[in-house]
Amino acid sequence: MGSEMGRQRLKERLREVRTELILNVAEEVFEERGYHETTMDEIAARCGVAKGTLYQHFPGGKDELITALFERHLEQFARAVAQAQSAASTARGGLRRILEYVYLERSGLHARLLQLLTYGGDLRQALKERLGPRLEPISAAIRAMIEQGQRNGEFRDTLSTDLLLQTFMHLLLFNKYQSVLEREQLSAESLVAQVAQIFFDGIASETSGEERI
Amino acid sequence: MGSEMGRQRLKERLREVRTELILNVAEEVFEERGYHETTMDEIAARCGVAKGTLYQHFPGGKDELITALFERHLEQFARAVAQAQSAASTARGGLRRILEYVYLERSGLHARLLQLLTYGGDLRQALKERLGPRLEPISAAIRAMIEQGQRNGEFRDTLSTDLLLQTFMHLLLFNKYQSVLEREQLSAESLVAQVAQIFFDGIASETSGEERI
Amino acid sequence: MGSEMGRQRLKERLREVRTELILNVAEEVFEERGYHETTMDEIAARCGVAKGTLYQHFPGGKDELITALFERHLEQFARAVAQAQSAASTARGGLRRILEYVYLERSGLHARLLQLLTYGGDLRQALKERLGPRLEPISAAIRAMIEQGQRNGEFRDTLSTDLLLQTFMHLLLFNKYQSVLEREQLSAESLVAQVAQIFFDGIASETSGEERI
Amino acid sequence: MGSEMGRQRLKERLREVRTELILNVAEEVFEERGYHETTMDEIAARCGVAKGTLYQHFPGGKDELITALFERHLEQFARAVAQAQSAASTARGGLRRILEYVYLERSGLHARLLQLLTYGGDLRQALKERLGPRLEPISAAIRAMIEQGQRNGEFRDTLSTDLLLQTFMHLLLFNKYQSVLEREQLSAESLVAQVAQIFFDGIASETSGEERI
DNA sequence: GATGAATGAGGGTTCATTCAT
DNA sequence: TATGAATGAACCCTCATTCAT
Repeated sequence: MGSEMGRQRLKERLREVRTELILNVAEEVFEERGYHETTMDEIAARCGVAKGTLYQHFPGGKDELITALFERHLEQFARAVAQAQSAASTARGGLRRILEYVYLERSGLHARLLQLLTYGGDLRQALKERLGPRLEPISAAIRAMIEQGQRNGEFRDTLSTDLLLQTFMHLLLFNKYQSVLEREQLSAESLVAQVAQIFFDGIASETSGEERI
Repeated sequence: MGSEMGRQRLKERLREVRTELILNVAEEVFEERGYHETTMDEIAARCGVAKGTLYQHFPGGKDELITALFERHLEQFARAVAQAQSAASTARGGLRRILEYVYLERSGLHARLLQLLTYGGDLRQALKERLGPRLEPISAAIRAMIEQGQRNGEFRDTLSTDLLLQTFMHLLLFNKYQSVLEREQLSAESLVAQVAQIFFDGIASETSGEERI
Repeated sequence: MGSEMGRQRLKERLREVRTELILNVAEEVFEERGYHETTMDEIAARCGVAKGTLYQHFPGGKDELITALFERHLEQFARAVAQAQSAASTARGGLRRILEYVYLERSGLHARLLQLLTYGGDLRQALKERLGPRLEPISAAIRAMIEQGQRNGEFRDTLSTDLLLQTFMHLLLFNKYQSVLEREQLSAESLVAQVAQIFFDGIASETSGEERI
Repeated sequence: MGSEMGRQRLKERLREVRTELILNVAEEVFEERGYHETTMDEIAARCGVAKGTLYQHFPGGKDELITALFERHLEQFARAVAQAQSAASTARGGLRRILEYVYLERSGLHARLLQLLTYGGDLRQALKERLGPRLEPISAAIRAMIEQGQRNGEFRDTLSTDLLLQTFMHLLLFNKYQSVLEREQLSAESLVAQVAQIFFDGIASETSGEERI
């Protein structure tokens, strides 16, 4: 019967909504407390569901939860990188778009999560190994953009490409810039502009002269 | 009698050595595993001592251990900053010295620990509160150097001082640059030179043109 | 639906039963071993549950367990005192009813627990502070009965009311009288009668003469 | 040589003094904290000696320490009982002397220790078994005094001798009477007199009438 | 004999995960 | 499928006791 089908669909939809809810709440809590200080109890309580439900939606438990969060972010990030790559005509423009995406669109949670991955904090080794490979294609794409910039004369080719990549990636997770925002009442737009300027042009005033390597 | 005194001194010395050993091993383990994944059992085992011994040397337990490590590093770092400040004639020179100190003298452990503090990972809130104040005078000193550079025209004064401070601090804990070192076989000296160049002069080639804020 | 409700009720009931079981077993063990010699492991084992279960029912752990036991006893005791007070026409009758309640109705466990509180043994200071106030209204009620007895000429008013109160309280926790019961094959009724006589009339035979204060 | 002997004697004497010191301090601490809350560390610290020294004087450790304390008290107590027995012409007089000894000569520590033994608090079973037999001859002596009193008509012979013994023993460890002393500013002499009166003559006023068994 | 650092068994507690309802 | 009570491994820490100096 149609209503049978409908009920089926409704149920499915409900389940998806709940999955999403759990994910969102979990992100919030992980963000607030970090991986270890977050308990499944708290996530469940804040979701308003029983603890067992978390395992119904994420049988792998805590690890699967955080993995799913990482993947959600990495996916979006990958899309943003791909868009930046295809939309921008210069390497500088492309990288800047990525910066803007992270600083303007993504909440601090994003940074906090990437951070866990990049710095490791004290995430389980197993987790790092599982998640690391997901980040690789993305950093490869960014690396390609930087390389291109170096080849076409936009960026100094005396600088190590890997070093540039690392530096750029770090810019993406400056969640502490939040504190700058708060203290200085800098708009997010202004923040990203300044960060971009530091990265692309350095902090030295134009008249300040030549660099010594 | 002298031998009595000597005996006494020997014992004291032995204890200090043991304390140092524990501290070093703990640093190693915290570095490898992070705060939460580190167990007192493992530290004890790697030291070759009983668990109780750790508590004899550090009655406050795990928290006191990591606090002691932080303080050890912060102290050294504070000294390095003070020296850089007094020895350098320009702001740029001073900051560069600090970079050199961290990249050349200090092992990656240093970075990892500062990281825990700066990023927080999921360090206990209590710990952050205890350690944060110790970092403050140091970042105040660095901030002063940056400000001076902005006042005397070395650095652009259109950039937020707080932002510059944050960025600089982050450069100090790029422990991932290690991977760059490994992959590219860059010497540490070359690494710090390039990092300095990026920070001071940006990545754009000289001919690449003007920046847009 | 009803079955749903029924299911719910059943679970709740089951939980209550379990809580009660834990409480009873804990009382048994505390009684046997005293506070410090009692381990959560043993309580759990005797209950046939895992250690974690104890903490589900009594999140405060050992302290909450013993506190709950005390409160359970104090509550019953308070009720008995109130009843004795309202039912008896004389002070002597009231006090005697209290004695009877403790000796006839309450097991030795009761005494043992009150003992812990009164004597302190080596109960944690914190516990004493938490439980002491609960005992106060009860002893105040008993004190009032004694005072009344002194005012209306039932009891000598040359004796310190506080002293009488203390003495009476001690009579209540003579758990060692158990050994008397066993050795002499005294019935509990006879025991309480004799204790009452000693307290009210002393051990001297009637002819034995005058007291010297 | 004489001086050799003298030195020897001196050393022995010193040792005895130290043993005594340890015992006294231990008594103080056990009294303050109870058995389990007392640590060897605290005893050593208060004595101003190293922890190892305690084990030199009392190889059996904590248990031997408390055992020694009990024995010291029991010995004195036994002597007091023997004296009372031989000096008094009546059972009542003898028992009263014992009461006086405990209330006037002995500090509260005495009571506290006896208490541990009588009530058990949560003393290790092993300890109870070791110490119990030491108390037996003493209670046998007191029992004999009571029995004699019953035989010669001083005390009612309708009361269980064992019960009287237990009651009397309990009177001896009313350390809570301390609180009565403090609150009522009763002199110790007055206290013992009142306790004796309660025990021997009961609390009922003379006119109050007959007892019901 | 005195010392006090080292020991390690043992205890209380937490929390991710399971599973019967 | 949702529930939440039960589980138990793992962890941090304490403290009586030992032993090399």
